[in-house]
Amino acid sequence: MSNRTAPDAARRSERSRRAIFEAALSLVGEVGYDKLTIEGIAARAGVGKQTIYRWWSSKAAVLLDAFTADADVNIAALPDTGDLAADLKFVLRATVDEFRDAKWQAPYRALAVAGAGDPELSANFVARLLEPGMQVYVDRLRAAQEAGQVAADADLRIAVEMLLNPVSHRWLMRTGELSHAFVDTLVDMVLDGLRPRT
Amino acid sequence: MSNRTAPDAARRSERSRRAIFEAALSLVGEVGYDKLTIEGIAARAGVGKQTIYRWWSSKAAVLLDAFTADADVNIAALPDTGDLAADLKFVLRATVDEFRDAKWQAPYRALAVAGAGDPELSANFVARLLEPGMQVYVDRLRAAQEAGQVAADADLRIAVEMLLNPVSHRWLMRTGELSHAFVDTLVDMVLDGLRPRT
Amino acid sequence: MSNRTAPDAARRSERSRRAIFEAALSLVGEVGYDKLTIEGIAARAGVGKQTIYRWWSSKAAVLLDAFTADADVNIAALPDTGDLAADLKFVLRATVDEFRDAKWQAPYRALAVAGAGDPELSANFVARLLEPGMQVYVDRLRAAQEAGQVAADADLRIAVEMLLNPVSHRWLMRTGELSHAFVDTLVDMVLDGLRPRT
Amino acid sequence: MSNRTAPDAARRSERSRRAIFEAALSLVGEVGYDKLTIEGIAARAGVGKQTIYRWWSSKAAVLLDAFTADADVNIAALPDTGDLAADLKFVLRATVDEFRDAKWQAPYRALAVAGAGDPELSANFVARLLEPGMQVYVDRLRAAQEAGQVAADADLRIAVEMLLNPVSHRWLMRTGELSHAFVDTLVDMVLDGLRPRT
DNA sequence: ATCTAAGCGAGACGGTACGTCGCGTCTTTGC
DNA sequence: GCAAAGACGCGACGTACCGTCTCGCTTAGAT
Repeated sequence: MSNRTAPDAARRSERSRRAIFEAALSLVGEVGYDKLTIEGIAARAGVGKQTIYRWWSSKAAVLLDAFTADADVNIAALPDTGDLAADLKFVLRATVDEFRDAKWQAPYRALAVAGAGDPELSANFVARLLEPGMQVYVDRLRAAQEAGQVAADADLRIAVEMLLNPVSHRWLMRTGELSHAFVDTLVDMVLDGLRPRT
Repeated sequence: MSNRTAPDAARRSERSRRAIFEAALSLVGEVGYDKLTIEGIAARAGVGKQTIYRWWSSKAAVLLDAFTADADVNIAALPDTGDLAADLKFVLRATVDEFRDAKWQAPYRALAVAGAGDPELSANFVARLLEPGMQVYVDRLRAAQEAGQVAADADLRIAVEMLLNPVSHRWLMRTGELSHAFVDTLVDMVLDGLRPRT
Repeated sequence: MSNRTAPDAARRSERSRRAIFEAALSLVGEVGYDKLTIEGIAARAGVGKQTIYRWWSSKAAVLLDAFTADADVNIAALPDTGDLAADLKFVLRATVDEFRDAKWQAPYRALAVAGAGDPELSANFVARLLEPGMQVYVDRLRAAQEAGQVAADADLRIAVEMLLNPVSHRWLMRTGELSHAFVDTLVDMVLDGLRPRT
Repeated sequence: MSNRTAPDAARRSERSRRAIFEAALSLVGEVGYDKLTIEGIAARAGVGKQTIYRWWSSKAAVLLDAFTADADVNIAALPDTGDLAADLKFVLRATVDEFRDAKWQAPYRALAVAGAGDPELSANFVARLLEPGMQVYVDRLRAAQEAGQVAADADLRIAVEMLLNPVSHRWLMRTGELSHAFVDTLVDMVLDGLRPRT
């Protein structure tokens, strides 16, 4: 498709790749996404600009790789103590805390913003971060469903969206307070709707 | 506070203001938000750049005014036929159709993206567009609550977020299909959770 | 001809124009023509690159203007003491001294080199510097011709080239020593050929 | 002196050397000296960049070798029919024709330009091309001098410069028309000055 | 006949400069 | 006296080449 011959990944400098990730993450935290520049990343990483352009198509793509290089590991299954509400509240409270941590927030928000504006990027963002993050909730709900704690005919995907999207939306658009009390209430209301019909 | 004397709004050129709105809206549809520039707006509007800088602080602010100049009118109360589920589905289906209309989508998405990245802008965006949009849902739910169709102790604000955020999130981040069927199911699930306890 | 609208010369910054000339001349003396860059000139002049690109098409064009802004004045008529040989030797010795002055040499050589490689530039270089420089010699020879000191049918243009080109060629291509003795001999030999036929 | 071990000329690839010469000459004719690049030569020659850097220090050095590899052979003694003026005119007319041949002109002009700007290169350029070219003229004049056709005390080196430099200068700097008539007149004027004193 | 060290094609790398675009400020000119 | 026009200092863009540096690979000459 491209008229430019693809670079040879075998000869790629791992040292440079890592330096670029570190530079991108630290810079986005310091100056924000809008003022993040390829030149700035290259300068801090001690790397030529071309080395960035050779491997990524935009600063957003760099950031996504930088973020997932650290985060691939972070998506773990939800706890299952048998108490669904408690488990969900526990994890969502942790998520809220994360959303309030400046260091984590900057690159994640940057990716969300960039993804919202760029379909190609958002496809990657969704597939590599959002989908896996939702899937662990679906899995936990399915376990509860199989245990008879959740209505057998409930659409679990939509249930997860009812649970997570109010949280991420409040954070992203700043439409409301992000507190533990909020997620507690939210969990209760969503589970109310999922209760098995008697 | 500013060392620059405020411009005299009384002498403002209404003609230029309108031309700037039209230019901004048409350009954002043609080239997208990232490639929208103040210079481009000024050129298309046949206006000096300074005339834009005099009255707005950023391209996002222009767009927000341009958008709300048309849209102030659009936020109307929800229908109330007595059938809450039907009313919600009716309005949400219309919203989905709007989200899929390219002309409407471009500036709205641009504002959402810009707002996500810029706290000052998002305060305006939320206050002028998102909050009023949510309020009409809260009002409709309150009517239903007073009619005994909704649990008396339900947090209606959160209920509305459970209803709207999955829709806007799917649209903004492209995490899933936006269909009438989706909103129908969503309405049913949310109302399940709101049913008065027997 | 151009698809870019011409800049408005009336609004041009005289301050920037002068600063660019000074920066270009000092830099070419310090680093040489090959390492002279538009960026370097802009930086030293305290000027945006675009301000250079707006008014000149190449670093050579800048240098030509910079050089002639100073030099327009420098082309004066040759002395006429009545002794043609002495007058020519006097002026050519001064020229040799100039050729050996590093400060003068750098930009002039740069222009000669650039002109040799670029027809458009050389047309300007020849018209604004070389031609006027030759013309004063032609004028002095014509005065001598009218005084009967030079053959009436001699082609004075070619005579001047016989006089000047060996000097400039030795300088430009470094094909030989540039000394007062050399120009003295050269003047004598050329005048030998121009002596009126008895 | 160099900290880099000299390459082993015995193992040098003759095939690559030739390919580089052909690539350099054809490219300089197509794009000109300024846009001639080492990368371009390497690409067209099907050769690694390092193979060029190993054997030459600059694109000008490549070009000089490429040019002299073809031209070493070209410098032959001038004809001697006994008629000095006719012999000089014959050879100079041929030179003028050569100067007007685009294929020959491009690399030669490139070398002249590069040499004018770079003392090290010009030393080679002069020694390998210009000096031998002048020497054949000096030799022909000396023969005429010994035959009594030229003044016994004339400085033949300078005489040759009076003859050749106006031609090469008109060509290099484009200061005038290069015609057969011009060189004819030039030869006559120079020989006028060399006539033996009675 | 084998080994080994060089030249070689290839191209990634850290850099510098290119020429362009848009920013936000400032100045000039005309209505 | 505001507005159009646009020049200005500035900073970043994405590209082209620079000259250096590995990578296998082939290809002698020395063993």
